Amino acid sequence: MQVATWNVNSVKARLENVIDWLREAAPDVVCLQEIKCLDENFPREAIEDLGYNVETHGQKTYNGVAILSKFPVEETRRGLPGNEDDDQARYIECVISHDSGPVRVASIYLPNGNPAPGPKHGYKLGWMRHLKRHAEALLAFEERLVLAGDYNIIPRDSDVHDPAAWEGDALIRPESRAAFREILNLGFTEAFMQADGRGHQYSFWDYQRGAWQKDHGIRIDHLLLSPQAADHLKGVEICKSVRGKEKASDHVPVVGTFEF
DNA sequence: ATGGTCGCGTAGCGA
Repeated sequence: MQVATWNVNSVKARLENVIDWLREAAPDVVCLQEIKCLDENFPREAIEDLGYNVETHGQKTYNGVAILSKFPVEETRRGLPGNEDDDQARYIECVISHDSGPVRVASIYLPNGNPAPGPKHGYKLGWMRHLKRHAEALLAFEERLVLAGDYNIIPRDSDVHDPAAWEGDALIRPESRAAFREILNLGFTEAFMQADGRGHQYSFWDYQRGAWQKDHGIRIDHLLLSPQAADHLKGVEICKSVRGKEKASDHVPVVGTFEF
């Protein structure tokens, strides 16, 4: 089974790229972020025609997350528990009924947090506290669990072309990294860090300053695995070539392959 | 040293 995460930066502007990639990669489950549309405006039929069930948690103009699954979907949750007054659509979770049993999957669009320090960084750290609390509750189920998404966190200096150029940014600040480590240290495994032996790979290249052409990237799209999922991880692929297509998103898909 | 790019929605914000 494959579980992918991809920040598409508007599903409507990206529909052709999304359809092309789903056809050629054909992952079982796909977590999308920044769909940037209301649920009723999501291009549901085009995705269903490729064999996916579609669950969305959208909003107008900004944010919005979705889960696509070739297997039946149950128990969908929208938003983090205890965070009901948050008006930003950044979390959707469901249980996938795979042939081998249930797999719980979440699609996460963690706040960017810039400029930092400031209220936006405060919102990011607060949001991460809510995520940590819920992640801890989910781990107690001892299920196969994948928390996939755009975390807007550069975990290590090897995950950025030039750490000095990012100093002070909300994606790399010590408080941001510490909050991410707190979640990991509940008992999660970040899939790329476990699977990778090849040094740096990136999942995002800014549209500005020729970042893609110069390979000035960062790795901020992650798959956090419960022990029951991590034990069966076979590998991770970061689909770099997707960034070179016409009308590409600034993020590329990250795909975890499991032996279930 | 400065400005560079997208998407949304039609000005200026968010990333």
